[in-house]
Amino acid sequence: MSDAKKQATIVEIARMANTSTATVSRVLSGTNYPVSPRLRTAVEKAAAEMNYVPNAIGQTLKFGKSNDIGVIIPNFTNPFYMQLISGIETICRQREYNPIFCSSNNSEAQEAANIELLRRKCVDGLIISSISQNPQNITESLKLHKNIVLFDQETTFDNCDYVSFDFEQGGILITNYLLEMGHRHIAFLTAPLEKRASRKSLYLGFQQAMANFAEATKEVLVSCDVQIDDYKIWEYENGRELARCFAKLSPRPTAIFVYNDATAISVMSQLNVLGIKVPEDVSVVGFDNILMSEYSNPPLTTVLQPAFETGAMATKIILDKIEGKNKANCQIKLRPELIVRDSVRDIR
Amino acid sequence: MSDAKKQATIVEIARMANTSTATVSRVLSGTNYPVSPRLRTAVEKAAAEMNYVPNAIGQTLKFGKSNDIGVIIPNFTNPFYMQLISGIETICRQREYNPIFCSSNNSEAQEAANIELLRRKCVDGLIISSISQNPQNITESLKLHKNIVLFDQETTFDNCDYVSFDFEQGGILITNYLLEMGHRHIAFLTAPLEKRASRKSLYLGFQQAMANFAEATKEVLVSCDVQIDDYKIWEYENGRELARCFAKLSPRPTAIFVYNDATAISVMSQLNVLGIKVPEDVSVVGFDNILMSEYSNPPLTTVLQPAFETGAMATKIILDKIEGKNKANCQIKLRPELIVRDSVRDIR
DNA sequence: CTGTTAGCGCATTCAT
DNA sequence: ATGAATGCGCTAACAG
Repeated sequence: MSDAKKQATIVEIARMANTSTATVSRVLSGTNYPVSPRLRTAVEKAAAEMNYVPNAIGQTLKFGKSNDIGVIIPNFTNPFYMQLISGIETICRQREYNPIFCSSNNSEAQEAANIELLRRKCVDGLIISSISQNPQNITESLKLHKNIVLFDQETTFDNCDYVSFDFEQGGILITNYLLEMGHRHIAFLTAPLEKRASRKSLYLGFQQAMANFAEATKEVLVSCDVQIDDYKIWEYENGRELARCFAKLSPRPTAIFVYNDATAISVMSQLNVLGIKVPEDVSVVGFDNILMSEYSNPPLTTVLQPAFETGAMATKIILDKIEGKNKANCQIKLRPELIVRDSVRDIR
Repeated sequence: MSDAKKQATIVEIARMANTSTATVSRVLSGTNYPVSPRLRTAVEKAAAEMNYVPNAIGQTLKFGKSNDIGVIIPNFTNPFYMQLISGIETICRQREYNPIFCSSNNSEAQEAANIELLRRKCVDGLIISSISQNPQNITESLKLHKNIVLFDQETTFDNCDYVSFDFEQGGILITNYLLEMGHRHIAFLTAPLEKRASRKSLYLGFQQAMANFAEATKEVLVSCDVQIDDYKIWEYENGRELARCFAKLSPRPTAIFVYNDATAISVMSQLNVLGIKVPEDVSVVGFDNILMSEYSNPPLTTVLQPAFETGAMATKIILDKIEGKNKANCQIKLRPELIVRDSVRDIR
């Protein structure tokens, strides 16, 4: 039980193979430093027998490099972030790095704690989607990290790499689609805007599209936004609450723009419970194109935000920076793409 | 840019505060060892000025304890595991441990690599859902870890703690429900059974319930199982394929038992595409009760497998073991609970 | 080819 | 109350 649990070190291997720790290290760390075949096999045999694996802590201390990448996301339960995590992990493993995932649970304090924790753990780089809009203290502590790539947002501090997404353009794109389909009275359902820059941009895009259309057509448009303040980490619960708020609106808008897919699917479900049919009575669009949105009923019209690719790109950028392959700044802004399914009714 | 990035160590702090590293350590590691107020403030000031955080690598090497918990799950994109991860992270943070999440991507080789990686990183404990049914090599390498808790499965090696779930009973529970509702011809849709012990148990429960019912009523039951072999990590794609296979079945079963919710939702969606209505034409049940299953259309009848709680319990057990609070074996088997929604038609 | 040793950052024992 | 020195596991510089 408790006998084999103590990890063997090069000292034990050296003793067993009747040689020095230096020789053991030379053999086991795979250098091409010359070692006699006799000692080499003796070391390999001893290592295998003792189930030796090199202690990464010792190596990190020696090299000043952990091969760990810190990742901070808002929460684990949103399917969008699952995809993103998956992209990050895939690239990390390919290149023999190890991601350390932390969620900030929509708490600035937790985010700050994570940033510090990852610095203590000597991560070689940090990939982060900040939940806060660059307050001074967060920015300062972020700057203490060696390599940073932001995603989901751009930033206020200079020269910081990011893989972002054109939320505003995405908002315009899908709002224009609703307008094209004849909708003139649209509700925007969202979690608190001030918490995330991306949400604000999305809302801006919505307003922009509405204003542009009104300007061009001289038509009178009506928009309203429903925002819940005590919003939950689990998007599904927010959707229920948002749908209830929506149902009280009078006169009732003909279309709903929900700030993300997970919430939109929940909104549709709750509307169904309330006897409001989608898309017959009201049209719904989401944002993200999570995997599930293809399988909702009705399948959700939305905007594609490439989660896996965002994670993969952010990881490639940070690993290239760490390995000195890329000194240039990488500020990437991915373009939105409209995904038309069946949740919007043409009311022209 | 590159000036402030080098982390300050106690050596720099000591130099700046005109004292020794020993004193710096005494102040900053929060011991109650007596230090003069003068030096104390000098050290604190220097540390703050240099944005000092203790290097966790150094501490780990010193203490022989990393405060890291390794976690290996089959994949990141199944919503069930998201919940589970969330439970693990919540407890870890509360007790000041740090989870390191790895996915084995349904690959035994990757699982083995992860087990070794986490040993190299000196995790204090390992929480794992093995994708393989305890082959010798995996079992042996697992045993090299100090503290192990399995979830999602029991195990073949003795005295190993686990937080499992009574899959067989769950399978019986929901199959009985289908039988009660008058279904006599039921299809079992699944990913490869041999890959996961839990799936096998679930299937066993299904068969058991069918056999028991036939025995008791002398009725003739028909069951068939559809299994796809080149199955994808993304459950949603499997569902599509499984639904297509199901549609070809003749005569067509009146009910479908899908091995998990994510796949079941996708199956329902694809059935809809194929013009087969749920539950009018065919009834569908899932397994897990992922968050989304409440919002599918129709809302999915399923069995509750408490993901967040499983993660939280497994974590509590392993942390108690690490801290020596609990020497006893913990072998916990959670009970299933039927969640009736609207995806099953009563055809009696 | 092989072995001895220093040093990465930290906490702690021992001496003062 | 303070500081010098040691060792955790590892690699590499250096000496042989």
